[in-house]
Amino acid sequence: MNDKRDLLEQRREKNKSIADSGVNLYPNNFKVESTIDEIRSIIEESPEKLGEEGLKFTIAGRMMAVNKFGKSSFIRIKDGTGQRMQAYLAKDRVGDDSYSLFKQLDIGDIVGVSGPLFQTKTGEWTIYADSFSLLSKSVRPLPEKFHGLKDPEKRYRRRYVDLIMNEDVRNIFTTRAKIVQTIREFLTDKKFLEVETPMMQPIAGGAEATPFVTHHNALDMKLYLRIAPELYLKRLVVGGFDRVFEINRNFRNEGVSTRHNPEFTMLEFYQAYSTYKDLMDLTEELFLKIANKVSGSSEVEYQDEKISFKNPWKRISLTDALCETAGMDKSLLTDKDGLLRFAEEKGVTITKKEKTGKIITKLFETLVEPKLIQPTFVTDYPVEVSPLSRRNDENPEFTERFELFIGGREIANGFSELNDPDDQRERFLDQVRKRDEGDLEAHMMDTDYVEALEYGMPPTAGEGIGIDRLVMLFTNAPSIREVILFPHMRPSSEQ
RNA sequence: GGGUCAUUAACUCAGUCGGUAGAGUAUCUGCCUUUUAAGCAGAGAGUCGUUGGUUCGAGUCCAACAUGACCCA
Repeated sequence: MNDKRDLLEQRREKNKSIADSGVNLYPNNFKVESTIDEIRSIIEESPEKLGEEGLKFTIAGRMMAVNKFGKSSFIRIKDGTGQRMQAYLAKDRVGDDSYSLFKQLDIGDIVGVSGPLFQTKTGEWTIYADSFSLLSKSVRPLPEKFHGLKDPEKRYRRRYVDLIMNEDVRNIFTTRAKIVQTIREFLTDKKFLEVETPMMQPIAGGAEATPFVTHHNALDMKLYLRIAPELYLKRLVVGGFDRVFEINRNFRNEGVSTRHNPEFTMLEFYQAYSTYKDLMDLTEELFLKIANKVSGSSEVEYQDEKISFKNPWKRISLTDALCETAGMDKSLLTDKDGLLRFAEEKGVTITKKEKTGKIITKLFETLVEPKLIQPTFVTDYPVEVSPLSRRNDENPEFTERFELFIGGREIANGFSELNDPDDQRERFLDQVRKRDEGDLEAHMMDTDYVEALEYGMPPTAGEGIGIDRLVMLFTNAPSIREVILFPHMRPSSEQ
């Protein structure tokens, strides 16, 4: 640790002596005229305009590498486009002052360069600097140029260094932005209205999860960070917005793992006069569009599996999936004791008081889910695990609901919405009973929501898509932490 | 919650049977006007995650704790 201080101190002293010689370490009067990206396109499209007598460019960025040769040097600059460009500084061209300033600078400093382009012996296009300026002096050294920053803990805690050093990390987040943008365009084109609903809610509804609790001082009231926007979005459908969507954060007070971050981004959208089947069609269309935008094809490589988004995808009921994939006998579906025996055989732990619907769902999650690699809609979930879904008219113990699985993970969840206020009230009461029995994840009663339904909600279908998991899929990221810029970490012991 | 592994210089990593801490990069001092992880010569840099224990002696063995990674529930 002494050494760390020494290195920093060394650098600080040097910076001070540069400043003392009259150099502004942090000037803000430099005008950037080109991005490296733009220069690359010109190199590609019209190299005849380049050369020592050709076009001149002014760029700025971070010095990522320096090769000094006494009176001349090569530097590599990385700019905001993420691209790198080499520049050649010769003492007799940039002038003695600039060059002696340059000699005192460090890798990691932000600099500006202007001049024409020439090609080096190996053919690399390089800016032949007419002038060179320091734009921002660094104090801390960057990690080593070849190995970069690898330690996951340091990468997440100092994501900015991670982004400077690791190109693929940068790419994950530009891809993430592209995915979200594609979704926005897709839904907006289909006449969905983007809305924002409360992140702080007096009743944390719309999902089974433990919420974060906070307190509003002036109103002296308990508030929850939302676990889902669902009940608010449906209030908007009642209010006459037939198609709404929201892309925003949800918060769940649960463990952290490669699949869970306490805050995560969710897309939810609602479409009136539609059913869950319409949304399955829409989801297929959306994902295919994203795949084409991101990977330029309908296929994507995820953790050694090739995933194809070509439509249509497999659709199978939950019970059929369980029988087909886990080899369960159909007769067990109505035989609770048989189910319990089957669960025990397969090593799935179930508490005896669980209802059959819940047991079936648990069996499915353990035995079938991880095997659903190609996009698969699993439909018809038991009513006990779907308190906001419309019942199936033919089989009222099951709901008009689907979950989408890709790569062994749940990616989306959608259903025809329950719009019968009396049934909804009963379902809430059932959930409240579970809460009273100690199930902290059971839904809370939301009488205002039931009241909203009493004004009449059109037949509607709604869906939620986990954006982080979606991005993992399209960026081949094994952990959710790789697709969240600042994932939640415990406080480090150093601080 | 349980298990396994990791934590050594700013970064990436070695460190044998327990015997006074190593390399490359980065830094500093020289030399060098076409390098591509530039080169050559030299120098400095460490409370070995933390706290205890065993031992004549601990980076190394033991325990607890902290943080992270992976697997399991």
